[in-house]
Amino acid sequence: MSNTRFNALKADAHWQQVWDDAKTFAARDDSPKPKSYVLEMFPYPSGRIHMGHVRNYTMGDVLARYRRMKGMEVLHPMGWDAFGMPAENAAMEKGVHPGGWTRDNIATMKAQLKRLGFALDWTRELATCEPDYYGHEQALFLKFYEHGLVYRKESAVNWDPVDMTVLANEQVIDGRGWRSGALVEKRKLSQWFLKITAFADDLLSGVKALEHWPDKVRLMQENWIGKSQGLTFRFALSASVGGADTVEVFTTRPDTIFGASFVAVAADHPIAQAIAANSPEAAAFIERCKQGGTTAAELETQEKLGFDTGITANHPFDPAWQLPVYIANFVLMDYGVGAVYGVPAHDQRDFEFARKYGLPIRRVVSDGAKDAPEFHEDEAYSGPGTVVNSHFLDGMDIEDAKREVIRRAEDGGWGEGATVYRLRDWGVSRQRYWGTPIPIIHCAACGVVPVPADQLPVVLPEDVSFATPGNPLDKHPTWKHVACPTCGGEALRETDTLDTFADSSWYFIRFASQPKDKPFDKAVAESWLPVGQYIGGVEHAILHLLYARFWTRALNHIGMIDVSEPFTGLFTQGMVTHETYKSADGRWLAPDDVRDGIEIATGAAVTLGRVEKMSKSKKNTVDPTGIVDQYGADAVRWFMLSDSPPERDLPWSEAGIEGAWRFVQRLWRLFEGAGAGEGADTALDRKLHQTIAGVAADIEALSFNKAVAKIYELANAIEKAAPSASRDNAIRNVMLLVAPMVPHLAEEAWAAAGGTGLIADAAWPAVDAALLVEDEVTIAIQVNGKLRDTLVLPKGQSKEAIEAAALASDKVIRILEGKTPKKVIVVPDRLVNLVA
RNA sequence: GCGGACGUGGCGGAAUCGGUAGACGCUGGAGACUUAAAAUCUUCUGCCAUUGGCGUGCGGGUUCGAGUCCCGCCGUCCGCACCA
Repeated sequence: MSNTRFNALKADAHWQQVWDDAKTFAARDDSPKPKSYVLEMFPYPSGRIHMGHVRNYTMGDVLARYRRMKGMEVLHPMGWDAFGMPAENAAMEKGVHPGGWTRDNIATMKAQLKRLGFALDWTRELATCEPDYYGHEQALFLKFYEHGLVYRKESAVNWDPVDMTVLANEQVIDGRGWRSGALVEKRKLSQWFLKITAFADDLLSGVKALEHWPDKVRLMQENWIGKSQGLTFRFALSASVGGADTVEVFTTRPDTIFGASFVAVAADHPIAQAIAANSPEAAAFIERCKQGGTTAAELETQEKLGFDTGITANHPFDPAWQLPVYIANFVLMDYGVGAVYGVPAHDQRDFEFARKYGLPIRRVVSDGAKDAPEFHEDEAYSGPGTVVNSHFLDGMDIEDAKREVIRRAEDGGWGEGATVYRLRDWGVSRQRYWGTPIPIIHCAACGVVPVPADQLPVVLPEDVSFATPGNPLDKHPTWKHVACPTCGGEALRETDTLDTFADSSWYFIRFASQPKDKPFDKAVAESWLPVGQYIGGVEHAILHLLYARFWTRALNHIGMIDVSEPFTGLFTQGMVTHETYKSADGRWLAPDDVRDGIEIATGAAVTLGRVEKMSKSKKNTVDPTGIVDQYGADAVRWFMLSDSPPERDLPWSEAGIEGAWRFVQRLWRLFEGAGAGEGADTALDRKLHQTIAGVAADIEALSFNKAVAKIYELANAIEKAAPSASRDNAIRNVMLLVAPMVPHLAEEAWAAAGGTGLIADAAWPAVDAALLVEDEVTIAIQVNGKLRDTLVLPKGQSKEAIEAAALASDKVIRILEGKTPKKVIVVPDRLVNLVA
């Protein structure tokens, strides 16, 4: 071979064409090989891919290619999460059609992804905005409806006044819309809900068992589901309010029932509403509660406020004991039953409330030191202890007391043990055009009528106008007018569309099996699922993953698939970050505008800001396509895998990509340097086999940065080694080791070296276990725990021999000054510690 | 406030079981090659210093031995948030 430079642009295009033509990465359903499903979260077609996509898909690609080399049939598909608001925003701002905008973006981004040489099965590409996807989703929605997992209710919803749509609770962050950032209002609308709460307990126990998920994500899911166990019971009221003689409350601390000082209901509780109907003061108070801010800072400082209704509640264990009933601003209607009883000594909010309104504060749990009923501490005590001042509960541990109170409530028929979840049912109705139409028809005579299966898909009309705010489907002249499938009379289509999280809740099943006539084939889908390794951003740790887990369970529940957890392995990768730059007058500057700390346009010095996630607002983005054109796909891929552990942030740098490019060239020179060497080099053989085993383990653990470091070490060792047959063999094996990471270079080298077929189809090199073990070891010699010398000895020496060798060391002799060590610790093949 | 993660050279990081801290890369220095530059190659690069000493956020502890284990702080980041 001659000494040439690796022409990345030429090689990239050539091998991408070869893989495409041969359909190298098309997954075969009928393959006899063990199957493996590797999936990265599919992108929203926003316009162009960004570095985050490149990092995400490179990681999955390395794993997919590695598993193919290990002899597995790998499903590694790609598609488009193509419905959503940005398309409508583009329509409104630029006057383009959401469909055209989306499909153009898909074409652009697909070309960008192809340019990176990902081992994707493009034959299974799907876009959620096409009827051949969302039509099947409509069919699934109707199946859920048939099985009672979908219901409609009039409910107060979170209305985003900017996006003019309803948001799920999960999409409201600190009282603001998750996309628009606008303050969310409450509105009453008829909405479709999916019964995710029916699976709350199952989703919770399931997540605990997902051992290949990050602990962090498991915990986030657990907290989101938020299971609490306690007691619901009814207080008898001194007067009937709105037809009710009792008020129901929920507590997780029934053990503190004798410490109760008051009862409090939420501002929108029916009792509060009934009182407000006759009391302007109460109505004014409720209005005031609603105005309270919901941001973190505001909640932190907000005063506990109450309105004394004048009504009292009877303590269940003492008919003579009357507790005042308040309307309180800190009680939430949508958690538990919207009413509580307050125990000021043992709950901080109740404590603050009691102080403000001069209510009794009575100790009923002893922390071991104090047990008098008088409570003079500065904050509530909510820790463990023994129940005191509580009649029949006295002396019990709080856990026993909880059980005792629940038992007595159930026996007395005035309460029952209860489990309450923070999780709410999933409201899926959106007043939006660019989404999956909800396949329902409303008939004045027949009511709610599902669209018959033979009329699916309900296709979105193309001719819509975005001239005025609101849902274009609602304003379309003809689309919603339809004959009732049951009675044939005039009826109206549902004009709401599904939350786009529905689209991403089952796409991984459709990837596995995509028949024309149904959402998926059960047997084929089951042959691929669950996804063994799912990779994506931590921003989807709660919503998307929870909804997909629910959707899969729902399908399981109705017998459509025998899988309940869709993703057995999950990995959340870090972000790609970049330095930020600000000009002297405070403008953000793009990396291209800056050279050597100087703004190119003005010649003025720039301020170096923090390293942050690439974002348009900070102008610190680097477009992948330009970089790929400059350095080739392999250099970009190699940089994405180098240095930073994949779960942490990766700081993009010019120096970093150049280093990666240099290594790609260095590998090429290394590959060219293979010759007709003769003889064995056992040390190099060992290094090679250790590297093969180490890189394999690292890739399996997704520790790409470690795999990269090991490959550097091996390359260093080969370059230093004298020519030998071992060296030539090592070089050939390096091609295989780097093939998942820099596949174009590997194919080029493989072909030049006369390799058989494609390296993409080659087998991962076998490891000779005998060569993993060194025959010599370096032993550390410590005196009093400090390193003083090292010795190279044959592996497996006896303790006595190692000790003797250590004591013979010149340095040791000098430090010991003739004294005999009091104690000698020998760790075979590792170290000797002489304690003087 | 609650929960969690993290803290190692100028930088990204490695150290898988408590056993040689700083692998590997980046940056930087010196040299070779070149008319010159780039590329490439060689070599050095934790800190202080003269033998030697000090070093994994800080302070303690356990141990022959601690980046790793325990206790107490400090800092950074993330999630949730009046959840009864």
